[in-house]
Amino acid sequence: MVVSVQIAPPDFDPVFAALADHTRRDIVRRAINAEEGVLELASHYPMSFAAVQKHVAVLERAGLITKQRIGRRRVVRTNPEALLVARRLLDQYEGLWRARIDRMNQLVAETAGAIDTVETKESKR
Amino acid sequence: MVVSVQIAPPDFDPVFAALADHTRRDIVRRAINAEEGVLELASHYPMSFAAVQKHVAVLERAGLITKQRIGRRRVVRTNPEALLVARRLLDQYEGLWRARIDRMNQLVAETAGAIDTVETKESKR
DNA sequence: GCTGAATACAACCGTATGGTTGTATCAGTG
DNA sequence: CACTGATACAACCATACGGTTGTATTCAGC
Repeated sequence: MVVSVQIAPPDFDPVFAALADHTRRDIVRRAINAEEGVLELASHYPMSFAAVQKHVAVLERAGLITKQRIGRRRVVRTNPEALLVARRLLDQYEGLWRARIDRMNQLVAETAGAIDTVETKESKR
Repeated sequence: MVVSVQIAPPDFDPVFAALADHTRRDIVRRAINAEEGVLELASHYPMSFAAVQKHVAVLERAGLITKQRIGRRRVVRTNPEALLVARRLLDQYEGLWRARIDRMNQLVAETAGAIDTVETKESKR
């Protein structure tokens, strides 16, 4: 019996908020390729270790990265799924945009045959 | 004489920050299709007109929407270019991700033929 | 089982953010 | 010109955010 698998509706707020910081975006970028611990990551940025640690925490809460113990360090990896979540929203907007264009073209095509229908479309307030 | 058109390097911070709010994302979505003034927009949300106005200002500063005078109202339209800016960054990350996968596959392929090269690749600290 | 490297966490500070209310500007319309 | 619909802007408040320093925790390795 398939119970219509409820995918948790992603809350975009923390994802976009996490991406709205240069340092955090750079951490994401780094963590795509490298496998660095938090201390190693911190060495790249002109701020305290604790500050970087906080950034990592923000990214982790947003689901953009995960940490895994390896030896004594916790290696940071980016989670491509979370990136897709954000991208899908933008794609959706793009879809709406295209739909609008299509509708406008459609409208133009119709109007070309019956110009006086314009009055009914444009609500002048 | 083409002067190597310098596209201003987009600062992603305000774009993602603007998208990190449910109300603002909804404004963007609405403004893709509809052509509403700020007052009309505000009517959709459970907050004061001024609050919505601020949200619109944030979106405008981020370049995600534009306002155009039509009659007495200022009609809000989303700027698909800005959405693309954000999307391109995510695409770039996805590219890095794929590149990493490819490199790993490459590595596996090489290793299959010469197992003892593993030592040189894995830096054990 | 100690020691120390790597990480986590708490407290604090200045500034930014999201909301409010109130007042000012500005352009159509009677 | 006066009126009013639509917007802008300023002041204020509570809370969140990005940074700091300092202290606690937790394993890896000897």
